[in-house]
Amino acid sequence: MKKIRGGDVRAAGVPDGPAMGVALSCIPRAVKALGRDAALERLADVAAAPDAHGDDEYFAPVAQRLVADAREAARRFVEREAPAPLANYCEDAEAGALDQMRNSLRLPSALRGALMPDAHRGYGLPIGGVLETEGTVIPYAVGVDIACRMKLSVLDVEPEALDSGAALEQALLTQTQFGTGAKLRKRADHDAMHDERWRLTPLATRLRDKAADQLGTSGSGNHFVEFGLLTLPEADLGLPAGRYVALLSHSGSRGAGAQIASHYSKLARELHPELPKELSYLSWLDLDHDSGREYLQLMRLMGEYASACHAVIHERVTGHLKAEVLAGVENHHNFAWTAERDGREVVVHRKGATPAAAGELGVIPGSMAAPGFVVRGKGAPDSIESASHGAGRRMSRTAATQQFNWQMVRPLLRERGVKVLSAGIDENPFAYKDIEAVMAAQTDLVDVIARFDPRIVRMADAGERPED
DNA sequence: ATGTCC
Repeated sequence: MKKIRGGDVRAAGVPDGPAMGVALSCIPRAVKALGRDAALERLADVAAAPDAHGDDEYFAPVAQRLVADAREAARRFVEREAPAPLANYCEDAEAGALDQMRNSLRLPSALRGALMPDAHRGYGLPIGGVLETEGTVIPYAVGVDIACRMKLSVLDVEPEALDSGAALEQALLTQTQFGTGAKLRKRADHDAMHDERWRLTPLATRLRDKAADQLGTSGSGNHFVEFGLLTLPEADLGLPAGRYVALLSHSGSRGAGAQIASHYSKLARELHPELPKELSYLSWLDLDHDSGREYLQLMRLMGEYASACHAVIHERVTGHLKAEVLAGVENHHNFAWTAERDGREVVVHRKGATPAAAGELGVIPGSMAAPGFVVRGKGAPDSIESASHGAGRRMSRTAATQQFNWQMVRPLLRERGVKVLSAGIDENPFAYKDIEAVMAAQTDLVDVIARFDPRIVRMADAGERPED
């Protein structure tokens, strides 16, 4: 019998490398049991589909080695021949945002991308970026504020209550808390705090206590809780057409989410030292590794937690007013959604983008002095079933702080009938793009079903007084 | 976005 050599093993489909040695060591036993030709045929079957032969009687070690090698190979960045396709809905995208979006489509696991009309530069993926990948999750394509989301409650309060405003103001002033370290005087409770995933990793376990303290609070920057006038031109949301008072909040997963984001984005970057520096913040975690699975589970936990924060805020504010909630809409806009498609594990990352599958409801805010909109998705395939998450910043926070003071902004607030209880000057309406133009750029993506005009706004106090 | 560097 002709002795089996490396060339025979290579011909059976086992590449040079660690698997070759493993195969050669498995061969004598296989040949003894099956004979030379049958053993080589069997090895060829294993090499062709190692995933399916992890328990092969003779060549399981080869299968396992090949699977591990494939994973290790998949973890390394290799420049592709052409980037994955992009659908750009942001005509006037700043160069930096477009560069970031295009760079993300160079990743080996990228399937396609879309850039929303409110796009601007961020870290890794731009704000307003949607990226679909296969088998990987990218922490910086979800963002630092994991599960940042919107919640709108329509209330059984007469619109006239917005005019004097005193009762609504008191509800915001007494029932909401803002800022980096904010916590409620007395801890709230919610089912999300009793989720077993808080024990998934030592980090999550450590963060649970902080999260419990911060449950029901809002952060800083663009987070807000506000009352406004909801105009519903046609019956929808289970409501007759009309004018309603609505409570709208924008908040995320607070300190806990920020630390989870920070931990896993650092880990991803450490796992990918080979990435060119413009792609470093797009480092990914593999879904068949513990790191990727853990991130996804904790990201989803942050989704529940952020939702719980909004729920507590709305319960406290409406409870203080003794108001009933007639209808509600809420949606994530910093999140990753997984789906099985043709046997492949596909991940849609939305970083500052509203999910807009056919029929799906969402809220797209404008600014403190510009309307927001309740929308229903049209499921446009090119947009990866997404829409903008707001108007988008016109200028950086630094630029806005340098260029504006409240004296310059007050006339517009008065004109629009908006009372700002507290906010940073970098959140002033001139720092944002024109929401009407942004909505006009996404008529293929969403239908507008209601308009929300902010009237009483609370954001994190940044020292300067909006009112004189 | 974030007790803004464990």
